[in-house]
Amino acid sequence: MSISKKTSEFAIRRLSLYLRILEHLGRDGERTVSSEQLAVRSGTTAAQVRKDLSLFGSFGKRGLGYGVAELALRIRKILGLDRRWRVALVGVGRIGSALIEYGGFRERGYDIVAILDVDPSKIGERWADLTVHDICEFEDIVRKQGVEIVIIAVPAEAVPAVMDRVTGAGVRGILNFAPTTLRVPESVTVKDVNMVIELEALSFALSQEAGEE
Amino acid sequence: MSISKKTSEFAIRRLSLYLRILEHLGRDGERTVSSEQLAVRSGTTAAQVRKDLSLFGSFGKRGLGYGVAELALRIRKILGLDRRWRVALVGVGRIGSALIEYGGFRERGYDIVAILDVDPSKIGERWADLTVHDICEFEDIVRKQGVEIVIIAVPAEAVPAVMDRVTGAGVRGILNFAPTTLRVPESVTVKDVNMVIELEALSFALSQEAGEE
DNA sequence: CTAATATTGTGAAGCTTTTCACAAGACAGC
DNA sequence: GCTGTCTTGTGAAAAGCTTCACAATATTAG
Repeated sequence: MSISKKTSEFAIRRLSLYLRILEHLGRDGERTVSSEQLAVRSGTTAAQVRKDLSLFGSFGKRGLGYGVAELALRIRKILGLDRRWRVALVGVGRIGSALIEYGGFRERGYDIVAILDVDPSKIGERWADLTVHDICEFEDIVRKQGVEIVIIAVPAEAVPAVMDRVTGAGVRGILNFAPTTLRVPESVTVKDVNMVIELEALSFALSQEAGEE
Repeated sequence: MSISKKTSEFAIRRLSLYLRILEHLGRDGERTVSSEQLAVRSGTTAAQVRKDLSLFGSFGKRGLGYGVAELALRIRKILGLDRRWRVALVGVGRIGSALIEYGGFRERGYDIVAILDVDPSKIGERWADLTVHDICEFEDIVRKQGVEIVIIAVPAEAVPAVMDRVTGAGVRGILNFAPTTLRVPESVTVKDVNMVIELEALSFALSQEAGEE
């Protein structure tokens, strides 16, 4: 019955891409856009764009295309961006602190409401308008602040300990920057951001080219 | 004739994951590992692991499993990690500077040999043992330093200008942190690291769960 | 009102990736 | 050696994703 039965992860990722393109077109004053234009800008095909969108309904007008503002609104709703999300960040190292200072989260609907670390020397530090809390306070903070998503930005060796707390506290969504595959209960959704994998896929591709003529 | 005809991007990414697991097992003193163990640790299935590895040859012993050290070596070779790669980083903002200070690149075979920016106020700054160069010197630096991979960590609006230089200089591999789909000639390989897409896929998943019972 | 043009929405075909299932081989114990 | 157990490598089946192709429909021009 659920739409997710028919919906692939691939389609969702493309939707996120289309949304960014639509926002850009909107700022440029465009009123409508065709599947072909979206395809060129997102590096896919017009048929793919139409298929992706049709998974969730008919948003276009035949002969005309899609309304930029309307489609952006629809995609935002599909992706759950018609509300704000409360996020806690664990690990105030190099990546963690770069993420705190990166303003893009708030802009896209994600509010970092708490930051935590294990390292005693970091606890109490201030970053932007937040203070680093001891990971021991995690469950408390999740409950009081209504945290829904946790960003994990700790080194690989710290992952198991952090994960116990995170899944124990009932958080359902994790964005993982640690270079480790997290093992979590089925009720928890994890998305990985892993630049090592991307780099290695890149050097594979470059090596291949070099090897063949 | 080329192996890449049979090889999917998916398999390659998993290979990178297996490699990290093998390195970990190696440090723990394990000598052999079965496809089943690799599967559990990487969140896939034993059949998948075997299929992935068999794309490149027969590395295991029936009844015994795979030699940890040997398999790691083979995968490193497949991924082009049996050599070092020379990398230039463009954009010394929040993400860029976090990447420079992150030691993990060197450790995995990627040497950042130059850093560049457009912003005049940043040029001349020192980061670790490198000095920020003017993007105008890009072609020069690529030639003299033998740069093979470029990491793009500039804001979306700076992307077009930077891309012209990068593709013009004959670089064949790009790791893109900018939240934009790059349009490049066929001869250039791009891998994107995009945390906004991951976050939005996450909030989609969380919204779905909430909506159905 | 009719014709020409543009572009969506979608079933069906085609392609890719994953899973299944089992023969082939490797070792340990007897 | 022979038997039992374990685990790989791999065709074939199943599942999933993308592309094709075209009817449906909206608009504009005459």
